[in-house]
Amino acid sequence: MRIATWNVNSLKVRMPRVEEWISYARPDVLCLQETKLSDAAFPHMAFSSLGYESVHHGSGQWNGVAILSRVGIDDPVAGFASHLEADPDTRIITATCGGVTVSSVYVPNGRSLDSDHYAYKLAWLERLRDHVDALGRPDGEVAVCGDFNIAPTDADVWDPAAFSGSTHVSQPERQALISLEEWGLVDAFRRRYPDDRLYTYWDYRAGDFHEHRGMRIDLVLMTEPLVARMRWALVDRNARKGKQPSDHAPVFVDVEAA
DNA sequence: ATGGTCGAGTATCGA
Repeated sequence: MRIATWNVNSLKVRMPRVEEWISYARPDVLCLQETKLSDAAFPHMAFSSLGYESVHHGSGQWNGVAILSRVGIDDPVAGFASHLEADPDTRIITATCGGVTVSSVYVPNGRSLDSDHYAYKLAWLERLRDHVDALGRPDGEVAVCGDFNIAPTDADVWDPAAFSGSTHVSQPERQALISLEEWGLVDAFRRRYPDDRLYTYWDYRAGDFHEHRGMRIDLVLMTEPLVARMRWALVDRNARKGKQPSDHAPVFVDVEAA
């Protein structure tokens, strides 16, 4: 099973690139973030014609998350698990696809360490930790995929000194990721490539992509039973090139059938 | 580090 995640930065603009990518990468499950669409505008039919069922949680203009699957989509839940405080944004959706419980997440950016948006980010991550409790068990098949807006370690940014005092690298944000790992989720891509400097996001400005000034903030977190069956993982940098790319590249992890 | 770029929407703001 190929499980992928991609922050598309407006699905309206990105649809041709997304359709192209689906056609050659053929993910079984694809988590999308920043669709920037209302639910009414989401192109379910176009994805259906490619063989995918889809669920979407969006309010238009900002945020918006989706899951596409060609191995079934059961029990969709928009937002956090129902016993948790509701989120005013549309940043998380969950469904069961081919026996795997999958959440597509768009973690708040945080803007700056002294911002209310940073406090909101940390609170959101605490709720994500509680949400994971409701998803299943560490010995089950759970994957949380998306744009975490956190670089797990200094190896995940092009120049750690350039990010000193910024969001994405702060200790509280990284601790929130560690809390998810302590629950039983594994950063699958890092497991596969322990020492490589590979990024998933590059700012549009200043030629950052071509200068390799990137960050690895798009993650596939999965439980040990899944990561034990991982056979391949990739950041598709080709999808960051060419005409009207997203500023994020898609990431996928291949897991052998149980 | 800032912002040289995008995408929202149509003046700026957010990332």
